[in-house]
Amino acid sequence: MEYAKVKVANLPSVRRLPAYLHLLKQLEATGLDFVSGTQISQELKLEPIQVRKDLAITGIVGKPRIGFPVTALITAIETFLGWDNTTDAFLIGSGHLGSALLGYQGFKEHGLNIVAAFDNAEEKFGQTIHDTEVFPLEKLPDLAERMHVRIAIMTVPASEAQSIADFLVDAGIEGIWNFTPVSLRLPANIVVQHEDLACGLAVLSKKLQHTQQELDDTACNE
Amino acid sequence: MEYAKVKVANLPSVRRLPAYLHLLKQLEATGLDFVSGTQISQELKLEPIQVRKDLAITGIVGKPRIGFPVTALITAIETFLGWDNTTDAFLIGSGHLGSALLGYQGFKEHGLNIVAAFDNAEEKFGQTIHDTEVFPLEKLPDLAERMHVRIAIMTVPASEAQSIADFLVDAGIEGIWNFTPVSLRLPANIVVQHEDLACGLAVLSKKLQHTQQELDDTACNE
DNA sequence: TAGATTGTTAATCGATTAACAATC
DNA sequence: TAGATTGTTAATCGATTAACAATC
Repeated sequence: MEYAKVKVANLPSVRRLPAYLHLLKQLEATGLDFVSGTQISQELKLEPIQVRKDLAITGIVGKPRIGFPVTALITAIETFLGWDNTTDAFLIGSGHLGSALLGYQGFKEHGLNIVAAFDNAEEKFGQTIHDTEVFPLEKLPDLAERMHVRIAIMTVPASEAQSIADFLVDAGIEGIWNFTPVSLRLPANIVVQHEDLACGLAVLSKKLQHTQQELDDTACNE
Repeated sequence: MEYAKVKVANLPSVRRLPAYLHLLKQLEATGLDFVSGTQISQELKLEPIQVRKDLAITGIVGKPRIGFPVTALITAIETFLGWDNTTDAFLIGSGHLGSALLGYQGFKEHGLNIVAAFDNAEEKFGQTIHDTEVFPLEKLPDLAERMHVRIAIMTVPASEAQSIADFLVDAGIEGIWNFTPVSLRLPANIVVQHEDLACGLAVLSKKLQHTQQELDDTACNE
C-alpha cells in the first residue's frame, strides 16, 4: 500500500481551533449558554465569517439570531481534534525544554499524557522530573510496545535528532512532535509536526523591523 | 498618526527562513562554498521553485548552473531577519517554560539576548536561573527605560496574561512574544507574536486521526 | 413581526507552482 | 558548447472574504 501525504481539511482552521477552545472554556465558566460568531470574532480579533467557517468544520450547528451553544461547541471541537480521549506519549530528551514540557500541565487538558521520559545520560536514569520517570532510551522499544504508545515528543540536541528519530520509527512510533530545528527524513507514513521556536522569532523580528522603520520614517518627515 | 497593521511581505517565506539558515550553517561547517536551490529543496522536502522564491526575498543573487554562495546566503538571511545584531529582551514569568527558555542557548544565535527575568513571586527575587537574575515585576519599567529594552517574552499564567501585557506596554515595551494561550488586546502599534503550543498539537492530533483512519480502512478492506 | 445571525454559494486575494528565457 | 540552474512572468490552487437567502 502506498501512503498518500496526509491530507487534513483546512489546516489554518485547525490551527485556530485551540484559541476558540480556550475562549469558550472561559465563557462556559461564566455560565454563558450561547455565543455568536460575531462575539467570538471580536474577542479573538478575527473576521466573523472566518469564525463561522472555522467552526463549521467541527460539524457544529448554530441557531440564527442566537449563536452557538457553548458547551456543545466545546465538545464538538474536542471531538474533532481527538482531544476527548487521552493519548499517551513519550518524551525524548530531558534537558531544559524537555523538563519544561514535563511540567506543563496544559497538555492533559488537550488529551495528551506524557507517561515516560527517555534520555541517553546515565545520571538521569531513574530520576523523576515533575512526576515522570526518566528511562534509558534503549528501553523505549520494549515500553512502546507494552504500553501501546504511538507518539513521541522530541526535545533532543539537533545533532542527534535524525538518528533518534530513526530509532523511534523502528520502535513503532507513528507520530513525532519535533522540537528540534532539524528537518527529519522519515518514511511517508510517519506523521511529523515540526515545532520550531525560531519560526515565530523570525516573524516577530521582521515585524519589529517594520515598526522601527515606520518610526524612523516619521522622524525623517518631521 | 495612525498605525497601519504591520505588513510583512510573504509571511510563510519568512517563517521558512530559519530552516534554511540551520541547514546552510551545517553545510558551511562542511566547507561547502555553493549550494543550489535544488539541493536545498531535497534536504528540506520543499519544491525547488519555492526555495528560489523564498531566498529571493533576502536579496541574494545566485549563479545559474552553480547555485548560491553559502556564506553570503547565511549573511543575507540573518541581515534580512535582523539577526545580525543582538537585541536585548526581558523574560516575564520564571515558571517551567520560562526557565527552559532562559536555558535555551539557541536564542543568542538568533540575535536575541535575554538580559533579565521578572516574576511576582517574592521567593524568586534575586535568584539566578541559568545565569539570568530574577527581578520583581515592578522594577521592569525602570529597567526597561535604562536598558532600552523593547522586547518581552511572556511565559506567565493565562489568568494574568492580559493585565501583565498592559503593564508591559505602559512600560514602553513594543514587542511581545506571547507564550500564553490568551489572545491579547493591545494597541495596534504593539507587535505581538503568539506562540501557542496547542496549535501544533492540534495539527499533529488531526493528522494522526487521519493515518489511524487509513489503517482502519485498510483493515476493513481485507 | 423585525432584525441579527447562521450557513451557503460566489468573488477575491495571496501563496504556491509551472513555464521558460537568460546565463554561467 | 551543452546543460543545469537562476530569476521572471504567468497559471493554478487554496484560503479568506463578501454577498445574501434562510431562519429563529
